[in-house]
Amino acid sequence: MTAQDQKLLTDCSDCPIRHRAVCSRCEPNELDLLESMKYYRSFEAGQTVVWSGDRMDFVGSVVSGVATLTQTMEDGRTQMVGLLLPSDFIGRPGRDSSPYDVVAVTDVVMCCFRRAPFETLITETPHVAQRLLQMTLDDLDAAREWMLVLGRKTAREKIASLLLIIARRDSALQGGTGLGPVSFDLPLTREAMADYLGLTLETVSRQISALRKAGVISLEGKRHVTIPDIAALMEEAADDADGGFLV
Amino acid sequence: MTAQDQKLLTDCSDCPIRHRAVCSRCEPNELDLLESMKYYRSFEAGQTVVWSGDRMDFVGSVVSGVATLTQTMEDGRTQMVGLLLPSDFIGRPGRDSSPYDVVAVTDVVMCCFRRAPFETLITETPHVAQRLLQMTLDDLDAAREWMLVLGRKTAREKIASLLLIIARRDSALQGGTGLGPVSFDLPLTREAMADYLGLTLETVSRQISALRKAGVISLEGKRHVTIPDIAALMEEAADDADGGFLV
DNA sequence: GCCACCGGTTGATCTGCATCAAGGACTGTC
DNA sequence: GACAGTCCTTGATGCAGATCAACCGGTGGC
Repeated sequence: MTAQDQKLLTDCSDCPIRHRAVCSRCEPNELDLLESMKYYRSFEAGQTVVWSGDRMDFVGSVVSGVATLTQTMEDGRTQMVGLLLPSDFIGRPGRDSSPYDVVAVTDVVMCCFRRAPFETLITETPHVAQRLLQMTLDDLDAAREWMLVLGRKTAREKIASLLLIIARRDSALQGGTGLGPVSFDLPLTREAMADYLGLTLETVSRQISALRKAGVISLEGKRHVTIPDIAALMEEAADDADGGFLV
Repeated sequence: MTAQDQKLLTDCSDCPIRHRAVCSRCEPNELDLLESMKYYRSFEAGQTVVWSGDRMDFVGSVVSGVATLTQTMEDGRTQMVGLLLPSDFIGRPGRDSSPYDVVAVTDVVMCCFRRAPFETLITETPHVAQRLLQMTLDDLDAAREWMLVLGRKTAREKIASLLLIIARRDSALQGGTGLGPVSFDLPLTREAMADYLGLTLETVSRQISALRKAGVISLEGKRHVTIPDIAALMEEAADDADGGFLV
């Protein structure tokens, strides 16, 4: 870890997710309080952050990296139910265990708070509670959007929809223009994409190849994707034009 | 409307959803404020409450009846993304239009607040905001549970899962024991069930017949369902035993 | 009393994706 | 330099659920 990284990890005012996370609405004095409570945790790619059903005595935000929320049935079928990107929040006030597995898919740094103090905090600092409500409503909208994908879209449309989501989140974070070619690394394996989309990994692989052959996307290696024409990809995703370029 | 009904519709202290809705945490003085702001709206079965994209200048709770939240793609494919039962909340503070169609599937009575005053209210009465956060987190969990159903369950498991959800919500409202045979009316048509489950109405019909022939459920007419053995239905739904008999 | 319509059931056939199977590219290890 | 392991691709085949189609029963209009 460089000295620069270390600074980012100690001073809230330099935090890369300062303007998007639960703390984004805080007044300076509230931020001081959070600053004194917070601690950082790091997870390596592949490491499980919390197991479904296990006790969870902290809540927190993803600072960097990507994690997933998954549910698994007794016979092993698994469905991803959330993709946690930087600034996303994990944990629920008022509940002491996670109903989902939380897994780091890349190296992840989280900004954490112990659950009990955080719970008293949200009853007392309205700006945190308000921001948490807003973020939860956004998550709910995203989940409902995803229900349409899972329930009604074809395999090809599902892949296009996932690529769009990642492209949008990515460019929102990088501050891209939203115009011209977009390029990013897929943070997920084919299998993880399959779990997100309710498909098999073979189908994911075939549909990515199909989109490549159709010229809708191009690949360098297996993970780096370039989208020459976002509108064409939206067409493939059967996305309504609304939603635009926002997350 | 009988005099009794009229009373239920004017006095919060007798309201059937008093202990579950957004107002359930309110202190008496907060409740007085809400009482003075609220107004009732009725919708007939089949009537659209709000169209997707339309301006929505109120928020509110379902007092009685059942409504649905649906998304429709340009080519007509539709996916239900929420089932609104009594005490459920509609509308989002900070947004002036609905991203979903809201449709009454039975006659519905709603307890409404104009959006602007409600928004100022939630910044000032923490108990409403806290309850709204809790309800939104519950909705998010329900949506994620549903993602597993949509993404990974078979048609038969989907039907069993839906029947379980309705049975649970129903018995929670009626205060049933959770043991012994359970019996209820389906509020949804076969087509609406198909839209909820990401199936066609023919498949819904076939799977209901199959569950009936297998003795897992019995039907009187097309809508009244009796479940002789809840555990057997849970088996069919491939539900983990957790979740138990709560909503 | 006739007809139209709506919600539902059931049958025949088709098809998109799952499943089963083989092998390639790359990485790290000894 | 051989190897094992991980991630991915591609091909062959099977099947669950979609699609197309016919028909049933109840209900409301006139």
